[in-house]
Amino acid sequence: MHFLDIGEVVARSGVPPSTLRYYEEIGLIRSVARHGLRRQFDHDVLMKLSLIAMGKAAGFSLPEISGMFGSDDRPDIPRDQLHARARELERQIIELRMLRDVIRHVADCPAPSHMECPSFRKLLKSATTTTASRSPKPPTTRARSARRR
Amino acid sequence: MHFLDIGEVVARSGVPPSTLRYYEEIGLIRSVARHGLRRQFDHDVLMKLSLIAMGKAAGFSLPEISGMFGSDDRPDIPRDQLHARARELERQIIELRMLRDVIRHVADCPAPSHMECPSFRKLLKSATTTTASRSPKPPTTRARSARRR
DNA sequence: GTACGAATTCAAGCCAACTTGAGGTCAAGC
DNA sequence: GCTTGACCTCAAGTTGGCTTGAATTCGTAC
Repeated sequence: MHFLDIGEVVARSGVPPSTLRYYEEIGLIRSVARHGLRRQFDHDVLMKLSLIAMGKAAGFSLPEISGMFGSDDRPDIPRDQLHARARELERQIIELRMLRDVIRHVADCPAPSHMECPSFRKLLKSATTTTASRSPKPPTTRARSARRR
Repeated sequence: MHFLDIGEVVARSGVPPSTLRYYEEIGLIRSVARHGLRRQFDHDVLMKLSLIAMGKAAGFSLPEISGMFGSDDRPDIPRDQLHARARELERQIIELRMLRDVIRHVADCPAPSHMECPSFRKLLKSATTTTASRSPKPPTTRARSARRR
């Protein structure tokens, strides 16, 4: 009976209790028992929370992540969906690299107005064309959580 | 004649009118004239919208993006701040690459349960630890958010 | 056996970034 | 000079992912 009290899960995972309750409410995780009122979780929940965190970071929505676990609670994701997401991540990476270059350019270019700097325009243009072909479903929370300091 | 009617901006940028108006409302872009009621934009706005799109794709909030432009509408940020951004982007890129690898592994690994696959655990662990090192006790999205989201 | 503190429930609130809808205005074409 | 249709304003609504708050319930320590 090495169940984890919710307080312990909070301490170990850094996920706030309200979030854990919310996740349970939407069926993303589940508690296995109560001690008084207190939820007790199986030890596995920590791993699951890691996967959830990664899924979020990768731009999956909670319902999507939810769908990634089979009834046995183990990861069970359609491969093509995963590959699609990997490609999407690849695209994001490319985009970030471009943005990084643009920003670096802005920092270093001595031209009075960037709009008139040919190499700035060029960077921007190449960025724009790749961005134009971006996926219909923009990841919203992903970069934020990935970016937290 | 150098001005772009909002309809034209919509057509060329793919950004819906409601969004353009919203951006103007929050001071992210501005219209330079009206033709009747219709907003007219300077040609530059297309460039700016590109930058905004990139910034969003990189996970910046609209206020943050807004801060990247000087009052003269030109990018105008202290160089070291820009370099700091670039470094942060670099870090983000590395993280996304890792995520991509984890996802690809999950897609391709034939192990019956990922939880038991050593290389999965390893990937997962390195992913979580690097994430954890940046935010030992993750501040909530809201708590951090004097800034955004 | 009472005080304490951590956890509980449930409903409501919040935030960013937009979108939607109702009702109004305008310039251009016929 | 009327119709058309793209645009306008302003307020309110939407979505996802939580958080907050008030009132309550426990187990544990004293």
